[in-house]
Amino acid sequence: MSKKSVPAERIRLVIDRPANTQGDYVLYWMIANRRTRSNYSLDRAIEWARLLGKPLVVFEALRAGYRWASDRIHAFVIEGMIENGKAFADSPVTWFPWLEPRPGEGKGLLKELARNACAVVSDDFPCFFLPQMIESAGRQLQVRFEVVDSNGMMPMRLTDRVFARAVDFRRYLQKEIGPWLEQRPVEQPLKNLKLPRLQGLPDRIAEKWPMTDLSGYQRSPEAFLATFPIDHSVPRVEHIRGGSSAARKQLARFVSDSMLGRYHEERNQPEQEVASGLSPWLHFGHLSIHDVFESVTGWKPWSTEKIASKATGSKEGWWGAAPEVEGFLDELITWRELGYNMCALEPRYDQYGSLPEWALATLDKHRRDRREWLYSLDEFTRGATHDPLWNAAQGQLVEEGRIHNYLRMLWGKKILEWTESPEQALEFMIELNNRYALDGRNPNSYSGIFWVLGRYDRPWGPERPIYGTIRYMTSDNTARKVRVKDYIRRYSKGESGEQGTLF
DNA sequence: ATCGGCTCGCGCAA
DNA sequence: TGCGCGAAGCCGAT
Repeated sequence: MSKKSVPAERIRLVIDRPANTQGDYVLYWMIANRRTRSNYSLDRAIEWARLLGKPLVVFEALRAGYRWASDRIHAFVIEGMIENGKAFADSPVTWFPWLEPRPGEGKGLLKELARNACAVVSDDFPCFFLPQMIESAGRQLQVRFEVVDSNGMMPMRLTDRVFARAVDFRRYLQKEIGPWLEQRPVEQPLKNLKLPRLQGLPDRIAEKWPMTDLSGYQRSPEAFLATFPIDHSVPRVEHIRGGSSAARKQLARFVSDSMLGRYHEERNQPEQEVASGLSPWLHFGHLSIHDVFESVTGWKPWSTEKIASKATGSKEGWWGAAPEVEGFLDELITWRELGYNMCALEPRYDQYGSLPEWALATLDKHRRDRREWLYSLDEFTRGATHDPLWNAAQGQLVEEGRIHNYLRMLWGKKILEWTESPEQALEFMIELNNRYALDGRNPNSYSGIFWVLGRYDRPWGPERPIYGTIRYMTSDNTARKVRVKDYIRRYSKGESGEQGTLF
């Protein structure tokens, strides 16, 4: 093989068999890294196709029956698919887009595709229903089946250790990440790609599962989405478009004096638009972490030689980059990959019981404390609490599919305070976040939600009702610390009776 | 405005 | 074995 191969540490063998040289094609089942550039899974599939001298088929599907399927999620994924289709059209790769019309109709499709395949490659994503889907495919297919980790700068399964604190993970990264910064997936693997072309998919597949024509979406997104049995009450976010080019546009916007240059100082200010906003595209794999890393470290002159040699776990002076860059890299690498570490290695990552012992104990001790306010899931959903700042945060979530990082913490802390039990708080946070957030159903969402309940944190006195020694936050203090007046005004279209009179 | 205390557990120096 | 210190806080004292 001419190109540098995909690191073995990123490849997990689900079905260990030799490739079937009698197959008609190599199959890449694209489920998480939904992009045609800087994608180790695609590189791996191309490696196999080259080695075997076979065509490559990319099967990019979206199911209908999974939990929280909505116009919002469908639109974002479809917009990415349309772009992928254009990229593959100029290549010898056969791209097979498929949107499941009704839950269950896709049953058997992958198996049929795999019957003619030499080998199947897919994406190793550690969260939501994807791990179970891979496991299930592993029981059904009868062909070599590999999943590839293209999530982070570090392979997420390189260690067995689950890290309970960011500082420990940071220290681990400081020791181990060096070599992984020197390699990347192929930036444009389709460029000048030479592979045999497939004349067509087998008839039995084309007849039962015809490729989805996505042009209907381009003519009328709403009408197109209306044909799917998904949650139409969660509308698409029109100003955040799915797909790699929108992602790269946002990345270019962010890596600038006016955003990254102010990131360090103002990232906690909800009214200042200095956060990267990249998480939706990172979540759906429309954007590669390697592209982000290179853009950000290229903002000011920097090279890997500047990295400190001593692994102290400290945030300061690790990368040897500008403070703005250091601050962002700690989010992008330490915190992002910490979440992937948890999901990949802790099967109970979404279960209440996976919280640290001290947090479980203190929350349990206070579970019978009197609650001054209690709201139903419906009241939370509508942003109908007594607290205008909370309602605004919820309003932003429903309207834009995101909450400002800083207010997201307050949002969660108050849900803990205003529900009947910490388990119910967890359930409501997961429900609201996964339903409305474009970057929900992602390891980082679970980090944020579980942080509210003590994960990655430490006890803070004094012991209070409900919270115990879980870190406590109040809306009043938040409003004192950061400017929120315009934020509240901007997102208070909800139903709370108070906000109109307060501001 | 700034400071310490609240409280736990991990890595590392000793 | 002890020490320092940690994603973002809060509160009361100065």
